Amino acid sequence: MQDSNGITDQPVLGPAADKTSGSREKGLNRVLEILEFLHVTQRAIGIGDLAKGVNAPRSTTYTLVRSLVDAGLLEMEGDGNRVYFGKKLYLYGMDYVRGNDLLRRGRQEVDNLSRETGETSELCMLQSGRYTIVHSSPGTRPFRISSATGLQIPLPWTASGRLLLAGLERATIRDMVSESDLLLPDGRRLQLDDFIADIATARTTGYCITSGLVDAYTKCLAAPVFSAAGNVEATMCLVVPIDTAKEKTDELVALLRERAARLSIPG
Amino acid sequence: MQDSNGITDQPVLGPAADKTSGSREKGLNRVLEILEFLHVTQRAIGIGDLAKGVNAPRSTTYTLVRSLVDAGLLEMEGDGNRVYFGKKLYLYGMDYVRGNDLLRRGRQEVDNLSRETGETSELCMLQSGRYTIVHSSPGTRPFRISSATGLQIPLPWTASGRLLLAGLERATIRDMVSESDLLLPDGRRLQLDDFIADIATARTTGYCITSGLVDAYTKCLAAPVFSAAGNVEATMCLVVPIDTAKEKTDELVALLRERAARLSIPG
DNA sequence: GTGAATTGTCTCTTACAAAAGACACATGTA
DNA sequence: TACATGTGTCTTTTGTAAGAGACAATTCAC
Repeated sequence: MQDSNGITDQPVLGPAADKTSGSREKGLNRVLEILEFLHVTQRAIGIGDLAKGVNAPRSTTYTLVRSLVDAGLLEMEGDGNRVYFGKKLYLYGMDYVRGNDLLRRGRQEVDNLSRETGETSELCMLQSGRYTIVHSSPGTRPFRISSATGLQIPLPWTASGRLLLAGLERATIRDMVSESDLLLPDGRRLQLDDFIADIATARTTGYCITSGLVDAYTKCLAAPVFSAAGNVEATMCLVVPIDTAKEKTDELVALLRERAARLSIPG
Repeated sequence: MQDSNGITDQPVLGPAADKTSGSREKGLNRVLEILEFLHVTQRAIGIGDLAKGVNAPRSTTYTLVRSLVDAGLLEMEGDGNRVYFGKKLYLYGMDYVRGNDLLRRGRQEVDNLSRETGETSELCMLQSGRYTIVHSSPGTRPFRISSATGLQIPLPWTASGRLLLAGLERATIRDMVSESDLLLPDGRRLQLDDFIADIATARTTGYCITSGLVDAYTKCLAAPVFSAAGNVEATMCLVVPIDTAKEKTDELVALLRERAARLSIPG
């Protein structure tokens, strides 16, 4: 489309696989990349580094950041040359929560569940085709089971992923899962067909348990939350030590399913 | 000085710039206006109405909204022609909370305070020069005292406003307060000098009480939260019926000041 | 000290995004 | 039946925003 002469001026930086580098980008896209970059770094960052990070021209980055800071979407950190998310994003986020019954009630249920059971509990959803931990409440165990809100993990690595994709077309699922997603952290490679079979199974049983997938020490129990239309809108899950006894696990799954079902009831 | 806030009430900058005239706007600015518009409407809205609301061309609005929906900053509501804030904004908002000790602990303290006292409690901050209720927890009174998170109110109308501006230059304060801000809801007009005097008083007394300013039925008690550098970073406040007895008020103010002071201690 | 690297601001050019407008297809309503 | 009103997707045009680069003012490394 745009390259009539093939070779234009390729900036010689970016040895990393950043395909978004090209010639001219829309300002809005740059901003979206900036926000996403801040989301993954999880801390304030200098504007210069930010420009490098999103592979954008420095001058452009400065003007965009200034706009965003003026608008309150970003804030300058202390000394004044590092930026991070701003209050306005927090306010917009609260607006989202207010307008979203499921999320509001789900957060509550998750907090209750982890308090009652002492285990780490999470509310998970699809976020533009990716598995996302929307809210998590740590358990009371001395070993902190890691799981941060907003963390994104490949769908095949999780019990929730198997529930969230219930009822989707094979082609849709295939498009949502990359090759690297199928490569589990322990080195095994999952077959797409096996994953799809798992999804079908999870759908009929109404819950899903995975052992040692994300890491070798935990087991993940998940139950679906349905929308009024009958789609899987979210999942609630518990993360427990992998050696948890079967009776205990069954008990927790029953509780989990009850709470997830309660969430499914609108109102 | 401050600009780029082309929403409802125009700050009296000058008669020259008529930005409502349909000149070509930067896409990013349009997006910022869209977000702000959604924030004030507080519910999903059709794209056509959105275009009207921010005074942008329809075609432009469609493309921008599509970008934002693809990015997850906005989401299509139910039937698919209304949009509102999306999950990504919620995640970014949580990132902000995580990176902000004061906000995280402040929310907690406010919740505690309203539970203990039964009164509506709020955490307030400056947000790009404007007074903002960052978090609020309703009291147990039958009459619901109105105060929504994210609400923005003119600084001179509030007790918190008098604390938040402590230590600022006269000129700075003047620039942050418009003529219409000085016109109180009950019709009285506050003099800028009186307001500045109030600020100085509040600074020395270490708290502030206003009666019947925002509405005729409530009294607002506020105490400052200091940053490590000694600036007023936020305020905590309680909203109580205007006829609350003096002893009760004094008691609440003491409690409020104690909690605000606790918040001021980093860690 | 000296030189390299980073930061923030500025100017100028042109590639391209915002805007205008036409279109097809729904609705509703006289 | 015509007649308005709203919606979503095109294409075309042109005003301007993204980007390159130069600059001074810093910081850092030695």
